[in-house]
Amino acid sequence: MAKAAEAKPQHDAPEWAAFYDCLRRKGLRRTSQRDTIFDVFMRSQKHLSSEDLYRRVREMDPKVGFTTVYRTLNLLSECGLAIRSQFGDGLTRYEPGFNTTHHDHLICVECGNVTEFFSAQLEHVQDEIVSRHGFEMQEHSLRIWGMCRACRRNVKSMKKPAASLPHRHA
Amino acid sequence: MAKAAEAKPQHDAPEWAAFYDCLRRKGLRRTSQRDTIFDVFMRSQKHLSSEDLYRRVREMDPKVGFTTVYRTLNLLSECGLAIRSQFGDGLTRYEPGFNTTHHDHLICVECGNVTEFFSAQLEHVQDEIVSRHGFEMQEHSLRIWGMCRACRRNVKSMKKPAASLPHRHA
DNA sequence: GTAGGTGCAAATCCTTTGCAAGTGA
DNA sequence: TCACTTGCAAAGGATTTGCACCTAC
Repeated sequence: MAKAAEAKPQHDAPEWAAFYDCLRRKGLRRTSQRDTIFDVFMRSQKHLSSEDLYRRVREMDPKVGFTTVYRTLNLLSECGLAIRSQFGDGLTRYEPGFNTTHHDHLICVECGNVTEFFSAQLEHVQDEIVSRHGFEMQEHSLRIWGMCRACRRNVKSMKKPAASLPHRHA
Repeated sequence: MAKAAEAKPQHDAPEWAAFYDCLRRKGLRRTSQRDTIFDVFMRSQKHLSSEDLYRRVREMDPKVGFTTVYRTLNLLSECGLAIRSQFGDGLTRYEPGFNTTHHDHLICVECGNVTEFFSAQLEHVQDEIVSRHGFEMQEHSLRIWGMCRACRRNVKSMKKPAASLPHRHA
């Protein structure tokens, strides 16, 4: 029903090919909802919650239900086209996972901003740790909470003591 | 009511002093429930969920409610006497935090075992990353999922493909 | 036509809170 | 005494599922 998908001619872009491959491999169908959700997701800023994405999708097509957004995010996660993260606020967040490389996250407890970083040295140290333990690594995640540069300045000038989130889950 | 606390003479051990300090600082009272919960918690294996701890506490004193266990774990977290972790199965896990140093976790996706490790080199790399971004680090957590040595052997000999948890949250 | 997809509503699961009755200082 | 505690029950909040209707193939 929704013409959003048909109205967009960029469906031969590589991420769309990967998406359709994912559907094909799983024997699933192409639908206008899935197209819309994927389109909005790939264009969005990173680290959206399923609710965030749902709201954005509804702007494109108000008939799409939350369940479909939720199930599509699971589907994309399974295909590696979405990457799940949890930053301790109780929400699962997603970022597009096409042609992205592994990275970790700096999370500001003051403003909530998430900064990505990658360190080859860090990866190397991890590899060493893993092999020392006879482990076969499948996935890893380093999260660093603290206060970002901007917030440190603000807090200092406002003479306000640093906020501490009451219930962060490391 | 429960005499468990009175029956145990080791309450002058340093972790108990820290616990009572924590209560005093917060203007809270010493109760038999809190004593029992703290006692069981400090004696337990690491990485218990609140439900796990609740079950163990009930073996000592069946009248203690889940709410009290839950609230006591929050209290201990605030005092640094319990450390929260999440390993991706949706449960918050706790480990005693008295006289412990920071460490990170290797999580086996096959058997669920959690191995702790510490790497000074890793910490050093993190410090560098943080200062490069002008961040003030408050907390950090590295989790590595994979298959432990024992499970790798098992899987190989059973010719069973490696299991992958359906919904891990990195 | 039919297997798969959708979206509403409802269930689940863990976590958190309201409140009346109990208890430590 | 009296504020703090407790534990039941119930609420919250994110996630997941059942099911009747819809739709791509």
